[in-house]
Amino acid sequence: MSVEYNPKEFEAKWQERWFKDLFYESKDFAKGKEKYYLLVEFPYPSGDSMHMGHTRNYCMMDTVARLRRMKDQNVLFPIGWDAFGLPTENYAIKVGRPPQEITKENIDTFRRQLHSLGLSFDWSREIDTSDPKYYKWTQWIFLKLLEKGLAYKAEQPINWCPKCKVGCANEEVIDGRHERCGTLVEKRNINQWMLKITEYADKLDKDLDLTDYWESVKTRQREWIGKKTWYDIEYKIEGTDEKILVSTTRPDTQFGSTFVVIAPEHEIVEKLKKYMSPEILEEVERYQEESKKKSELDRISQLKEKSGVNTGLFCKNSITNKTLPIYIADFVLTTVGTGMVVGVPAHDKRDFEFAQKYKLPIIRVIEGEDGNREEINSVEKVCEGEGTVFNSEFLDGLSTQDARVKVGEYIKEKGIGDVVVRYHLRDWVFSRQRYWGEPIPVVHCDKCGTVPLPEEELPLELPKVESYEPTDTGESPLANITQWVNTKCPKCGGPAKRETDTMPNWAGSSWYFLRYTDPKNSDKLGDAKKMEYWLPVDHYEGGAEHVTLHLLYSRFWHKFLYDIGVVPTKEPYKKRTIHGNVLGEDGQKMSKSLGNVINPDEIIEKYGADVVRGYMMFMGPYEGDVLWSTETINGLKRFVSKYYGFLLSAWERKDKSSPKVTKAVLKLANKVEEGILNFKFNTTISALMEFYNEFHKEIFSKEDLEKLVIISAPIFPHLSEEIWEKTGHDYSVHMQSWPQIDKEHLKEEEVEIPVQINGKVRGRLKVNVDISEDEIREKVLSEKAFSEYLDSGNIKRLIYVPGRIVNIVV
RNA sequence: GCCGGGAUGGCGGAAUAGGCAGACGCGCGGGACUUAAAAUCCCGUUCUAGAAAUAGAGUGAGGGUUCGAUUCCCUCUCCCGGCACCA
Repeated sequence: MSVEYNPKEFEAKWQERWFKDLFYESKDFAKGKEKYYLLVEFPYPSGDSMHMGHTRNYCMMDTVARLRRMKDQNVLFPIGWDAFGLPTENYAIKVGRPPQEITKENIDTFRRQLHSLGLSFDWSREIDTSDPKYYKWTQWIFLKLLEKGLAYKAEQPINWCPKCKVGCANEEVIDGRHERCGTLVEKRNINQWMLKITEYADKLDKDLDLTDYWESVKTRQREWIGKKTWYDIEYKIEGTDEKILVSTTRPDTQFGSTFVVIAPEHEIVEKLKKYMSPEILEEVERYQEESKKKSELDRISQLKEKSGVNTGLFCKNSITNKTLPIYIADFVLTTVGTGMVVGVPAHDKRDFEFAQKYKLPIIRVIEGEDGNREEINSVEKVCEGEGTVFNSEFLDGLSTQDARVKVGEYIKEKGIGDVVVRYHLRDWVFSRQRYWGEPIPVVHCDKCGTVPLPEEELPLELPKVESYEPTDTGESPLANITQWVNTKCPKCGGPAKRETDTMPNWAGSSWYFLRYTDPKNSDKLGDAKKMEYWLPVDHYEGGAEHVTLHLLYSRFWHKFLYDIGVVPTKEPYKKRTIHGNVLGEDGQKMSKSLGNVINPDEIIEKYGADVVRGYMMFMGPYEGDVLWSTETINGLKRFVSKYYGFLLSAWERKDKSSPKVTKAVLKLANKVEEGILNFKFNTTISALMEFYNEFHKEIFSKEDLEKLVIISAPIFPHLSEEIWEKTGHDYSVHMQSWPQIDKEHLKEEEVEIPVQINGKVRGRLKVNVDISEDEIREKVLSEKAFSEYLDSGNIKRLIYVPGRIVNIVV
């Protein structure tokens, strides 16, 4: 019998029914079930449609959620909208419509699209970061941070477009120019709200040990935090009373130092200017202006030629007593160390390039391999590794590690420096001069200074404005709404002005996983018992682009909330994995300009949700980037149609299964279960195909067929539900339990193993799995097929790997 | 540049506590069905030589460890992502 597979007939029907029944609503405190919190990164509802990337990640994770429910876990699989942000605001400016409206439309589109894939999200917990009921608590967290001294204001450089009179995001600066108007962008210091994430640097580093993140994720977090031991050493500037505090992580190389470099924007440069000759002063100031225009990336890149200015000043290395020239160069950043570094060209590639350009001496003080003390005269020879120190007076003969300790002791003893732990991590710039974000809930009072809004006044809602363009002064559009800005000081009742900066997009996404546990609570960020029950997130699935910043920011907020007793766990996420991206058919990122974008709506319409889901899983490994292929999805369509027809026709001719068939069904269940739980989605689909290829003509029992439908349910939820109903079962297949699998039962008694002679496969033997090495030796030797290869020599060695392979060395 | 990831047939990929390289799918070639096409089904499909049996080569490049390396170690090349105001 052939059965037409027509998903249009039933997919929408089941989606509606599942939604109406709130089928996937997770119950807090479900008795007798283990909880499992599966979190996917919530989407930014931008532009016109969800991406293929969202489609793939959510389809894969939905399969996990469905399987875990069938394995009797109480699964929390929520979704929401990361709704504030720059792209929507820019679009609002362009079309002259309120971002609120645009966002609402985008969310409606995304919701419909997610729905049309049959994803089993718990829609009763949907959240939206731009909803005042949500951002009330984002603002509340900010007030708590302020109260605990973790929010402060500081001068920070921003990208400034002098033509548009607006601060711009890095994203909007292309080749140093503002993408909208093409004007060269400058650095400009403005007073910004900052969050003291550095206070948590050590905890953020150490507590990674409490998690099961993928190792690559942990490494990236650690590298970003960048805990390092620095040695700060005071050098006197010759002919003056000034001192500079240089810093290095390699004090073992001090005797190889030949110059000192200061970052051009360093405040000490202003102090030193009075000692410079007029010609040099002019050059220094020109250089300072130039480097303002460069991006940080350009400054530190080794690809670009080093530049710098000789100040004509000298200092004395207080360890070696040697006189060193002082340069100003922008490959040094104020944010690294003390912003003043010692140049050791023999043992640092960047220092080497700089020394070559300015003809500075190069002195080797660390031996290479086998005591190599050869002169360093090319970049390739620069020796950045560890070794034995020489030509270094009191450090001679020490290992570089020991030498560092010794210098540390020396500078402390002599009172000329200190050993300091520093982090690459910098404090979080929390202000945006933008409209579409959470207003920062403080007022500025002439008498009382900066005053936080009282908690009762939250949420501080974003007022409606006429224009979303920043003001002429570069302040946020909010600054133009005088009736909103002018307010009373909560402390003294006098006139005060509201803060007009808003929060960055990162704010709302730093705690959304907490809100899912209790999304409608209006008295608290979340109920303590509910958070206790659901936290931590068991598995947080997301992209590589969020593994540094977002992950750090949300861990920081979580740790802070833990410290003030709001949340029950030290860490928010137990496990973090990284998915790959969906690229276009041409291997490029999907983008409008390349015309390689595939719209999920169109393919769902054309193939149906189950085919799309199957294809999303089959395209390639979870963690790898995958290429869209219209040809391959046709293959999936072919398979799903065949598979659907097979299940229905097998039901019509059901009878007794052979033991082989029954075993195969259980083996498949086991394979699918392990595949899904270990994110091997592509081979899980292969397993279904292999099963079909081998068994679709067999006779199955009623019980075995029911199992097959149940096994298919997490992967193809619609067609499984349809078949379940068509074969006379009660709603719903998704409420059935996953088959019990006794792994002992799945073992094969006989295996076919390859026989290698000198590493080449020369044949195969069918043997009992428990065969001993002696027995197999006898078997191989008695087999004629192998004798021609064995005649020529004596058997030197026979290796038998039980159940896998025999290798004979002759 | 720094940090993270990656490279396997014509294509997407499979196989790593070191054990048959190329599962599964696409594409392609051949055949069946059809007046014909589409759809469907069957057979073949890493490369080289050979009618075939078979032989040799082969997992980005080079080296090493091992009875045995896609898997482990060293050196290198290229590609993707992140680099703090895109999210």
